[in-house]
Amino acid sequence: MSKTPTTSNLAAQFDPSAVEPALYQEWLDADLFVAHPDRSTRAGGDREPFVIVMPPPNVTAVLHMGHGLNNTVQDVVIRWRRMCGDEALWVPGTDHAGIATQNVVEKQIAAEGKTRFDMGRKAFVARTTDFVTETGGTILDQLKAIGSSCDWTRTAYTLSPELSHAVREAFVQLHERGLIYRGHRVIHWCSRCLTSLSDEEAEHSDETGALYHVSYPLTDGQGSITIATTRPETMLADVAVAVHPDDERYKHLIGKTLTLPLANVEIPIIGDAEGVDPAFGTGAVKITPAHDANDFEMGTRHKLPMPVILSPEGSMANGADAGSRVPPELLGIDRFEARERVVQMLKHLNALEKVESHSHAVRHCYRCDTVVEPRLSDQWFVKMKPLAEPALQAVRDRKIRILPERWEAVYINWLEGIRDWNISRQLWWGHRIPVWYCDACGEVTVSRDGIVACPKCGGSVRQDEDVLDTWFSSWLWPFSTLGWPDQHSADLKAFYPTDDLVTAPEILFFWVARMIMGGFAFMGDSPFHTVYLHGTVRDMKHVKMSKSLGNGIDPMDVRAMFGTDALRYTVIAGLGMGADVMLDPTDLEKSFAPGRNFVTKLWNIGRFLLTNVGDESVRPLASIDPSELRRADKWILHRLNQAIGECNAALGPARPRDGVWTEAELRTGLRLSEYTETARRFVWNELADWYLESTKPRLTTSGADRDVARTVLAHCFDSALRLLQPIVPFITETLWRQLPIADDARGDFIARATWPQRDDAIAIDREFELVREAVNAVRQLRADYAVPPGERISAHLVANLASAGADHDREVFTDEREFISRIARCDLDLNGDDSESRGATILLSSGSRLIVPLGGIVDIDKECRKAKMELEKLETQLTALEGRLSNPGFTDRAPQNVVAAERQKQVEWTSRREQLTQKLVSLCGS
RNA sequence: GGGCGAGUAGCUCAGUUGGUUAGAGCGCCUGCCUUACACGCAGGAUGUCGGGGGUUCGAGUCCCUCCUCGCUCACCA
Repeated sequence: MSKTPTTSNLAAQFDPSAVEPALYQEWLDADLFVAHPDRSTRAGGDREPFVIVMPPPNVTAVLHMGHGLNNTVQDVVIRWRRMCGDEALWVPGTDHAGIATQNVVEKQIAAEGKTRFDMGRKAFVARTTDFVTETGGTILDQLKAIGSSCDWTRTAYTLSPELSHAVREAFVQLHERGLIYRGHRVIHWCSRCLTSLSDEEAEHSDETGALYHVSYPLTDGQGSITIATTRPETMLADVAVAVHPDDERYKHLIGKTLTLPLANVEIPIIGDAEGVDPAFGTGAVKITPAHDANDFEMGTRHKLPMPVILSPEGSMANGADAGSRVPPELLGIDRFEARERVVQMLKHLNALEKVESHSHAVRHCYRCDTVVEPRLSDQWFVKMKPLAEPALQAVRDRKIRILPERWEAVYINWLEGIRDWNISRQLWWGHRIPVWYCDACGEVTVSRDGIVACPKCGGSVRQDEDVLDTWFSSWLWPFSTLGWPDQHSADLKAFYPTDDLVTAPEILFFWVARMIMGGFAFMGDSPFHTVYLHGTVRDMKHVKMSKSLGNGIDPMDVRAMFGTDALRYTVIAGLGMGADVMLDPTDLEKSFAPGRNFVTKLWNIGRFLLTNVGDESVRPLASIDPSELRRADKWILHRLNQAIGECNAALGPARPRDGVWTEAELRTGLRLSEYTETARRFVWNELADWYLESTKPRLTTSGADRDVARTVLAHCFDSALRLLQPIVPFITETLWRQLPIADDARGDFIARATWPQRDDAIAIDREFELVREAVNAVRQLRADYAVPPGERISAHLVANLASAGADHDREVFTDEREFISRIARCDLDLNGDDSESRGATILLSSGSRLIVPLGGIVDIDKECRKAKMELEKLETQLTALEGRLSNPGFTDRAPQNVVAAERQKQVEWTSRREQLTQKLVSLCGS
């Protein structure tokens, strides 16, 4: 890399599209993002590892703002740690996304007039594989386009041979430990996706439906029992009616039978204290074991039959054990249509007593929103209770923290009530379940490598048709991507456990909690110490952005319009801890103005600064003798120090010290918007607005002082760029290269330069604050008196001379610029006292006053009004203050420093009151 | 229905263990094209801190209650 600085490269406008692709390629060529296991302290190296595994986007996904936000957050964190000297690794990858991907391909072939069943399993999987191979790289390319500093040599895919190996290993291990079992029970069934779902995949949503009251006649003709149901069509699968054994209305009927209408089946009345709430509805419950999870429990308790009356597609059918319960006219009818017809039929039988409006939660498929049906079937389950225990303990013991804090309670609540995980899916796209059944002897074999003959009888075997839940591969992600189950994997040793997990709260249960359980189950350790749950990208009406709603923003559009840095800056600056990011999809100009404006400002600061600093190398800051530093120099260096400290405080600490978060550090760090604001404030409001302005005269006058100013400028800007690099990597890299700093240790890329260090030797210098006050006061006078910009404040600025021991000769300035320049150069003592002349008085916090006689433009009335208003306000505040100070409750009980501060304030306010009173007398004689 | 969280300037949010006259960004108003930047500069306005009660010398901050939103869990048929 050439280090000959030249300002000629700096165009008037920063053109991101011209810079970004080339810069990113340079980073890749230099292996900037590639991590080395041997450098990790865990492998004998000298760098702390810092690892983030990317939540893998679906392999078919196209980048949206949610990805943009998620990956920018991760990139900011990983770039920060990389500069801090960690061996930083960000593992990228994609998820095969079982149902989602299968749905996409099924839609494609549906357009060709076919179904997957027409194609057959083998052809369908091949087709999907092709599709994924073709399009799967899209989102990863887009992540590169927005600057993500992932280690692409480690790109993983949940359905790759390596990760498939990990999945089989995990399944077999859990089976060996007795934590995987095959269960015959009621699960959630999506009749559109034709698969079972886990509890988490069947989402609740409140709906207003109807509660139908149906009367079932006693078989002996001695009356009837009325039951209530929201799904009358399922009554065809009823096998009993349960009542509370102590219910006076019904207890005498227990043991008798009812005749189930329509099906004409005789069913018993049973007593069950657990499953029946006598206060709800009619106090009698129909029992449908095959189509209701609760009824299944009761059915099991009472050893009842479990007829199935719904086909996989969700239409009425006489399934297992159903005999001919479903009347012929209902066979093949869709469940919702059948509901209507059953209601009509019951009406005809006079069995429908009444219909009430009823609001209740209905579960929907999280992929296609179809109402899911509870349905009895055989599925594989993971026993979760034993796995949940260490995952709970880790959070309770503060080995893992969840930010923002409120999600910890949600996490704990879910784990405490965790239920077994249905992991089999009746899909074709995914990891085939590694279980083989013997046709001859029925032996069930679970195997890592697959078998061709029954190990028991040698008979022919066939593999389980089902595939595993997508999340069964995701929960292994933090270690499967690092080489597990190969215990000799260098990556696994060097980089597990990882550090931060950055994602959205939606997948806290699907993914995060299960990864933690998986980490303990397979690695014996937590996969990370911090879970950072960021908000959602929403539009101005707070609606979540989505392609289907048409309120989305394409990050690639934003990039084309304003550049990647503007995109990144905007989302990070707007991201409060756990807060949502609001953007207006109809007005990208407005939405991304913060980022665009900042990038432009930074570019202009750089352009001006580099032009004025010139091409000649600057001396290192350390070579400047402190006595050479001016007020402004000391001030900006101190501000820089403060900024570094505040950025560090907002971001860190990066990891818990001894593997456990202390109470003090548990909720600190990763406040990205605060970090961003601090860096922005420093470079814009302090470096550019004040320091840069104050050095203008110095930079145009050659000599030693010019070199001091150049050095301080270059140093501060260099530091500012480093602080900003994680957020806006492209523009900072571009500008940083131009800085004429002669320092071989600086390196070629800011992306791997060192993070700025605080220098506590830098003393606080308050004098420049007084300068700023004076300047502000002059500005205010201009505004108050509407002095035209072309016109200097006509009269004089009076201040006292500085030179120690000198007489307090008064110097009169006729030029405001000269005045400001002199105080900035420390030529003036601001601690003098002068109170005579008429005019505007500038009162500095040091207590000294600057008198600004304003010649003819003083508006006496205006001065009077202002003074009166201020005095009025001061009086009330002073009264309150004095009340406080004369209150023994306050003076005795409040902390001494608070009381002292109040007394100090009283002195200042009193003197200010005195001053105002005098002013009023002299100005308007009252 | 259970649990949790939030209501502070027009908008999005900070406000650290109660302690000076409650802040920032954006937006708004006024004046400026001052040769780095109008995607800019300078100045300015704006809050009964959701309502009500309580504890305290002192409450945006702690307690109670009510109202309104949001998140999350849930087999009331």
